[in-house]
Amino acid sequence: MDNIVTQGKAAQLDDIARALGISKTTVSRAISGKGRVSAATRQRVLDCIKEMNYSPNMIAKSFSENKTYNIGVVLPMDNIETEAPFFQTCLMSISKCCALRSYDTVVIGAEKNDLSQLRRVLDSRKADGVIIMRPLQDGSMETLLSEKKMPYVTIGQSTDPDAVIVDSAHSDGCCELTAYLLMNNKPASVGLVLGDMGQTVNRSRYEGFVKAFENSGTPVSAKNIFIGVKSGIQLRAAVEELIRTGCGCLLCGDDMLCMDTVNILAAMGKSIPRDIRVASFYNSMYLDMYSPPITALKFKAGELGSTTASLLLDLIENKDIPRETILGFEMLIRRSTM
Amino acid sequence: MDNIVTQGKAAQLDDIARALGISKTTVSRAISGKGRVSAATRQRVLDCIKEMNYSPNMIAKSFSENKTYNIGVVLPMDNIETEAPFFQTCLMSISKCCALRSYDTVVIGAEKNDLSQLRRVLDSRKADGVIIMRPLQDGSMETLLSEKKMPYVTIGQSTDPDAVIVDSAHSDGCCELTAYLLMNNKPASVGLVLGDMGQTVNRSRYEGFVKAFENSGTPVSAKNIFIGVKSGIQLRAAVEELIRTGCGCLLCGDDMLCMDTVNILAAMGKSIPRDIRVASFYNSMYLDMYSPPITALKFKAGELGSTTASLLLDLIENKDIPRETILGFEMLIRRSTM
DNA sequence: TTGAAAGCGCTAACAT
DNA sequence: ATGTTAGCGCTTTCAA
Repeated sequence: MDNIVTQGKAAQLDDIARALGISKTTVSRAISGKGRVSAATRQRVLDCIKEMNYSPNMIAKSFSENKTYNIGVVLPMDNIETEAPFFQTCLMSISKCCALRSYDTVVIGAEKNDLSQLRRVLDSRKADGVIIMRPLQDGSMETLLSEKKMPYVTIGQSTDPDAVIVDSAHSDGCCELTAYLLMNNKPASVGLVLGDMGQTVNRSRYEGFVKAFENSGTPVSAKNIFIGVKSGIQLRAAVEELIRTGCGCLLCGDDMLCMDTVNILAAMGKSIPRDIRVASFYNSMYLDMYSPPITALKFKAGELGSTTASLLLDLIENKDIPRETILGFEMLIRRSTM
Repeated sequence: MDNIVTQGKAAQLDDIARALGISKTTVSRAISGKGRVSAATRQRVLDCIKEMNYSPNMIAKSFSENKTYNIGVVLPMDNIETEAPFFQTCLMSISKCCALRSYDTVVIGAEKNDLSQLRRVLDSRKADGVIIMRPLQDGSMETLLSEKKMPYVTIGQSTDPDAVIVDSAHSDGCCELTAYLLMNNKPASVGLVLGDMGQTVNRSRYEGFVKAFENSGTPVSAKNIFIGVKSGIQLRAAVEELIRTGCGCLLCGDDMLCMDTVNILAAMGKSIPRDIRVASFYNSMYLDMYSPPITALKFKAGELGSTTASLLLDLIENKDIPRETILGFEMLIRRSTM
């Protein structure tokens, strides 16, 4: 079957049709399974495709169907360091999931409020749908996407009430982790340090923390909670104040804060877990590698990615999908709280 | 200019032509700058495009030119944790650089030896060129790309002697860092721990280490060098042996080994830098956050990405490019070696 | 300097 | 069940 036609350049639909003495249409139908084709013809086509090593020209297909078979993924470019492993794992499972359904994944970088890459992709119509890995707080990405009628799914909460979202159970997770800490410590000694409260994750975590106290029937004391804390001087002040007022167990809002906290405690001559216990939320492996390893809540980056991707593809293909999907978490209890 | 034609759906070449009473061809030429068009016409077209908010349908353009305006980036999916920040920074600057030249960046995941995603992209012809972020040792990616005549550039050394590569000066960097260590320590007390010698980076670093000794006129002792070391028991044995034979300054092959080493030293009751000095190669910010911060060699992920991307685009556009580009490094001297 | 028309490789409506 | 044909929106000969 390696005839003169197929030599040199890639076979195309026409070549298959000619080799089999049938029409392009039939071949197309046999491949897509859309129209009716006799089983025999279908098999002949499939065999021929294999022999001639045919693979469709996706650009032509795209053009004809007015579909790109690409999805865009908006990747935040700030805060890269701590969150990179999370985002990358997520990205990889998105691309894997898309590949399985014959879609490709194009990267859309987003620095701060710079949406130019997103605009470019929308203007050039090079994606059939978009995943927002961390929506901006002003909802500007969603607005842009809605205007262009581009299907999208966000990872994490969105300001757009109609957005399809996939998120981790931040509040429940934090509640459960806090409950564990309350069981093993004097409730009045359990403290919390959180970053920017503009971010929904932090508000959810706060909520979970408070709820765990409520559930346990002990009052939560304002003096044990520091919110809006940035790493550095602010954090040091917070940690010192907490220690001064008898904090014996500290929950940190993210692994960045946690690493700094650990250093601050070391500088103060405090030993973990002997003098103070520490727990955190998990983005990376670095909490594992500390000595002692740090108790943490781990969210499932891979699952988050594949779930989001398949929802978006379903949305693109007009299937019915849930507006909100909440995924679970794992609690990793380690020596820092024992 | 917001006439009946442009309402609802995106303007296309035809609309511009009709609005201006000229032909599609002329409009196309005015945009691309390829044929000759009078300056006046050209300006009219450009103005009209702005007013009508026209942006070309890239799929149609692709189809017609038989070009995708995509480049593929092969992203390793193993060893993700430590290298993620590096790869992600690199990926972001690739995508930024490509966007500036109207190309998009598609992700090609590569787990271990699984090249299926790469094959998919090649078969469907959805990229005009490929960047390999870390070539496999068997050169299989390069083979595949060469067979399909797909232009590519590798980050790091390739087994293919014809490959266009961009790399960091690992050997020189290691040599310089070692030289610094030799100046501030008894040469006989400077040790090295390296990972898998199958990886070219590690061979280059080894080379640089030895060269620094040669340059300083002191012999390098085999007992101070441990190669092919995996984290865990092997590393512990190596570190213990080094300490036993009087090592006072230890250079670690990557930040993973370094973090483990730091923990092992802590468990042995050794204090850094009082009892032993430690330096490493840099992939992440975690070495900065240690107390004490660790002296390290930092490679320029962003620059590596943008350089590679613009080389690949030049290659695609048939410009002449150097076969090998070596980028520099930064030495970050911190308290761990003071 | 400009225009008319062919063609890129598929899909799908319509005809048989 | 299969074939014919028109189009998708650009670029690019070729002609004027």
